Amino acid sequence: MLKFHNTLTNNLEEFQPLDGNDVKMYVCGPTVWSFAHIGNFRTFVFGDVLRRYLKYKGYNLTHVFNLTDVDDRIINEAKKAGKTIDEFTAPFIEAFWEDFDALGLERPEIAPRATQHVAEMIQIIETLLENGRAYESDGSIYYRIAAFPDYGKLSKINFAGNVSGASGRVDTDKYDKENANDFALWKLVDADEPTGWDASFGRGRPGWHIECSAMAIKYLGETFDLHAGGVDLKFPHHENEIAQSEGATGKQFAKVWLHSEHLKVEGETMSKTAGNYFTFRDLIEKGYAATAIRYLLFSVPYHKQLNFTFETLDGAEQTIARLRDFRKRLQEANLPDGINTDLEGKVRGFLADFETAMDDNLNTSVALAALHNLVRETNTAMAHEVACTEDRSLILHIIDKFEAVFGIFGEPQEEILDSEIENLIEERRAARRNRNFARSDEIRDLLSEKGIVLEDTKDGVRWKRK
RNA sequence: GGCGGCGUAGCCAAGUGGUAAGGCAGAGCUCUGCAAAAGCUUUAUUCAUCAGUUCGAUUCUGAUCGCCGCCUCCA
Repeated sequence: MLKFHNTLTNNLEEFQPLDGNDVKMYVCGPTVWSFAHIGNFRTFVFGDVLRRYLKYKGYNLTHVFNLTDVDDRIINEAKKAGKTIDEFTAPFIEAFWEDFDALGLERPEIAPRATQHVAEMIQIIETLLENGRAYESDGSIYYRIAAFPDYGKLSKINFAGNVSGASGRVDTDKYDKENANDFALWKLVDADEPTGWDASFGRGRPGWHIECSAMAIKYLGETFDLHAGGVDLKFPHHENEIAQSEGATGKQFAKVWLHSEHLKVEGETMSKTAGNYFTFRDLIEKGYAATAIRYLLFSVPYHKQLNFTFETLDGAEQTIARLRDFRKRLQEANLPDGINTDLEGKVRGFLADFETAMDDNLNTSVALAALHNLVRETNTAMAHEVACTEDRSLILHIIDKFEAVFGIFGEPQEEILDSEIENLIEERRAARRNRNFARSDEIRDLLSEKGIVLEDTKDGVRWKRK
């Protein structure tokens, strides 16, 4: 039975969708002002593993994943570049989806953009103005936290002992607010400012938090099952989403909140000044495989901090290469007909281990251990020549089940060698048969230069690309 | 200043009141003409430090040291 640690209740809870077999889920996406970094992608990979496991469990999923394509930073950067915000964000949106696909992330059912849902945001703000949970000040609209007693229920924040501005991220806006904690729903813009929308309460642009409320309610309804995002969003972003949504609808917003912990790099916070800031693209340029990056990002349970190191990434490269090679060898192996029930039992046990681990708040570390145990047991059985054809079918089927969630093997590639290389392999085979090892080694070196690695096995020569 | 999390082998880490998963690296072996690759085996008397509770603690409690995060727009 699937259980999640719900940030809202701070409990491990059995997951029970609101509506039968349908699961409605919202994951906060990126602000598209730059290329997404590996920390961002840790959260998005978590969202993907969550998504895939819900589908694995047989749920019918509606997954909404937003793109924030308007905020102060985007407006300022666009202005500097002499572009509209759409012109400015377009290449980053394109790059984001490229990275997203490369990491094997499944596209969500709905990926709305903030700028295309301003009308829905305006509606919510109007409702909040009507019911007294919002007010106007100097042309901007603010949320009146004093009118929402539940404020703080997600983050459990204790305002009494807090030092305002202790984070060094004080709101730079100089608007008058009734209360320091009130936040902007709508910001007044100057008449000559190109980025702005007309509303009954004046021309302006939306605050950050309102977009997620508007898009979640539009596509998932006033109450839905799951809401996920990075821990840093817990406060204020998610807290404010709750205030806005519940303040407008009078109904519980998301039932379960999941927060993914941050990625550290070499034990430190990732920052540009520290020189340990990496985008996904940076790592690809360094020659790392997207599947290895994916593997590393979910190898630690989402709710624990993960320390990224290049030593570990090198390890992940090795690991996925080994896994992929394992599947290929298993497919190609010469096995006796029949079934080894001993192996069968072990292998079914590993599948059960996988599900138990994933059911336990998505313990991906333990789930991966089940996969590795399956690989080792199968290899041992093959080495002892006690693995049979029916075992193979079962094991490949189980790997497919793991893969539906992990997404690290990739499609089996049927690569074709060009005739020149094929001829060389054949010539080397002949040379070895004639014990002409000098020529044999020469060809091996030649092929190696061409990126082809040969393996001489009992069942003949295997090759693969470096 | 308020609040929370973490510290497990060279690296990444799981985990539990009853004696330490898994991956990478390392070592040994098998295979091989030799390699490479692959595979197998192996690798922490010990879980930051110091006290305490307990028959028993890495796991609970307290203190200390170190790291990370949130405290108004960062995943």
